[in-house]
Parts: sequence; structure tokens; C-alpha cells
Amino acid sequence: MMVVKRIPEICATRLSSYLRVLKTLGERKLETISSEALADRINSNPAQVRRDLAYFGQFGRPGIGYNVEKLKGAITKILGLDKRWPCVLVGAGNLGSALYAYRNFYKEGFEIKAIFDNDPNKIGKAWGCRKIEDAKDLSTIVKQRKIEIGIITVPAEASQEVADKLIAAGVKAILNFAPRKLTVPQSAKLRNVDLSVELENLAYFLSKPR
Amino acid sequence: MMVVKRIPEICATRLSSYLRVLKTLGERKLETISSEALADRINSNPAQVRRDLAYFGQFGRPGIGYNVEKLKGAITKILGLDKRWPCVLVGAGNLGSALYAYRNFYKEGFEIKAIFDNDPNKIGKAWGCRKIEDAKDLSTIVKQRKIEIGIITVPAEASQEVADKLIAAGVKAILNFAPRKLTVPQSAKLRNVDLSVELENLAYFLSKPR
DNA sequence: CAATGTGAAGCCCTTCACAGCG
DNA sequence: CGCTGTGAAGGGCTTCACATTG
Repeated sequence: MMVVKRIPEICATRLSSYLRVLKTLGERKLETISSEALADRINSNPAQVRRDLAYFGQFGRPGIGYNVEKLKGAITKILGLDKRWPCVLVGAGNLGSALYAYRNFYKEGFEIKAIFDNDPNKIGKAWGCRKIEDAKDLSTIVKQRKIEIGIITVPAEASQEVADKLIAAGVKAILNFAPRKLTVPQSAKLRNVDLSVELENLAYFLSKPR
Repeated sequence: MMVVKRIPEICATRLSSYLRVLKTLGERKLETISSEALADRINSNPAQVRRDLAYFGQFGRPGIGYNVEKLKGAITKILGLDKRWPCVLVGAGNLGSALYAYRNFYKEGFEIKAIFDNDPNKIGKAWGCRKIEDAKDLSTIVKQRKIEIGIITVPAEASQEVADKLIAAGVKAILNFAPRKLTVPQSAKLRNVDLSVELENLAYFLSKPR
């Protein structure tokens, strides 16, 4: 029987960082990289790097290190970045606009295939070549365009309702920027980016007696 | 001799969430709240809540729970939110603009006292009643306005240089949105918000064999 | 009797340390 | 001899469980 070791949640986050390092490395013609060199670049340590990679297979060679190209390919596959992901943005405010304009998302395979709002003044307006659509059509359109990832940038009050609609429409993963704890089914993945909490954390640090 | 228990880093993050719950509670006239009720609101558990609060003192009463107003005040103080924090925004792009417009920051005590960019086309332009200033004046202005918190929304390539300038100007805490691991002195606090990593995490979840 | 505060246990992630491979 | 992969140790956060309090 195959024993599956539980993989820490954080591990995927670090894989993203490793991948980014490997990508910026491409310019210099390094053939291989050691766990130590990789660790240095992201303020981690070699044991952590080796452990993280070992969860997914044996990518290195003792005495040599990791082949950069091979490792890049492996992590890309592990993270599911060898395909493009259709996303939907709900909430056409300032933050939504900034995210929509963020070119890196597109480069990394995330494509915003629909933008929704419920404000009549916004519906119909175009952002680049994409029109803001009416939130009441969310379900139909999300299904039609086979969208799998939802990004919520609406005010806190509306966020749970939006999440419910996204889930009902078949979205399985949500990135929530609204400052409220959302409830989603076990089967779905939810990540929160809470800007106030981030700033408050800095304030806490600065206030701590030291 | 006083024994100081080490307080988990994450704890402050949860305190922020507790505080937010308590604030939204104000409307109903609840006098007290139990650790269980508080936990339910943020998808945590009562033991965690009690432990978190106990790090900082005894705020509850056995058999009764926590007095809402008293607890609100206590957490506000612990997090250092009983004063206003002068902040600086470096990078007047889309994301910077969205953050600047985010009214909640101001409400919670974070005031953006300066906006910098190095693009001649942006310098001098006004966002609301504040002008974008030349990044080369950063040091002088940050010191003058006694700014303690820096928010970095420049492209990755420029981010480390900006961080260095902020630190040199006396900033002690940085919120970094650039997709690069920054290096700052031990004495300073750095938090990263990495939007690509967040999305990649969702992709990883969706790709996992299950 | 309800609910806190807290030792102690449990659990999970990180780090050590080394066998083994190239 | 350098460096990976990994069993085992370590460490820190979470959860249990209960004495204690109002």
C-alpha cells in the first residue's frame, strides 16, 4: 500500500517562490542549483527546500543539485501552471480595476474572463476590451465560460452573497479581498487577502514593548 | 522574575479578526460574548480564542464571558490602534491608487501622508488632495512627516531599492506588494502580500489529485 | 451551572544529521 | 567530496480537559 505523506499547506506557497527564483535565474546560464542556493534566495534553509521538493518526487542528484530547467518544469506542473485558468472578477471598484490591469496574472496563466458588478453606472462600461457585466447574469456566464476561480473585490456586506453565487455556479476556488470571514463548502478552497489585517500587524509590531 | 511567554506571530492576525467581529457586533446590544461565540464568527475554536486573549491578560469572567466594550478597547490597545499611523505609499500605479482610495485604512487609523513615484509623468499629479512627489525626495519627506510605515507598490525590479531607502529614512515596518523577497534589517518588520502566490495556491488546490 | 484561564498532551511543521549516491 | 533524500529529533502552535470562579 502506498503511504501518502501529508503535505503542509504552506509548502505550495514556497513552491511558488522557488519557481519565481528559478525563472529569474534563467538569464544566467546555470545548469543546476543547490538547495542551499535556492534557500538563500527566499530567506529559507536548505533542509526546508529539500523537504518541500521531496514531497513530490526526487528531482535532484546527490553531489550535483537540481537541474534548473527540469525543476522549473516539475514545479510548474505541481502547481498546475501548465494550463491556463479562467477567472472571474466580482466587484469593479478600485481594487478590482488594479487586479484586472495586473499583467503578471495573465503571464502566469490566469485569465479574467468576466467582470461583474451590480452598479448600473458600471454595467456596460468597458475595461480594456472587456465589458463589465451585470452580476445577476453571473451564474449563467460563469458556467458558460467554464470559470473555475473567483476573485471577490466587493464591499464586506456583499461578499458572502457573492461567494454563495460563485459556489452555486460551480466555482471551486475563491480569492477574497473583502474584509470578512467567508463560509464556503469543504470541497472548495478559499484564500483571504486582508489588507487591514496586514497593516494592523505592522502597527502591532511597532507598538510592542521592546 | 516575570516569565514572558512567547506570543505566536499569527496571534496578532487573529486579534485583528476578533476586533473586527466585536465592531460589527456593536449594533446589537450584546453586553458580553463568549469565546465560543467569538470563535464561531471567524471559523476558529474557543480554546484558541481564550489562549490568544490570555497572552495579554485576563479579560473575561468565568461563567459570563468577555465584556464586548472592554475587550474591544483592550484589543485596540494591544494592536496599537489607539493612535494614528502615518504611512507612505511608494509606487503610484494601479495598485497604489486602489490602496490610496481604500477608505477603511483611514478609518482604522492609517493615514497616507505621502505618495512617491519616479515617473516624471506622474510626479506633480494629484490624487484627491495629495500630490504625487518625486521619489528622490523620499528620505527628506519621510523624516519630516515622521512616517513609520511604508507600503511598496513598485515593480519587482525596483522594490529592494525602495525598501532600502525607506529603511534608511527611518521607516520601521513595510508592507510589500512587489513580487520579490525583500531583505530588511532584523529590527524592522516586513510583511508581504503576493497576489501571484495567492492565485497559484488556488491553482495548486484545483490541480491536486483527489 | 456556564464559561474562563491554563497545565499538559497532541499534532504538525521544521530542522538536524547522516547514509548513500554521483 | 558535495549534495540529495529522509528517519528522527526538535520546537512551537493548537487543542484538550479541568480546576476555578462568579
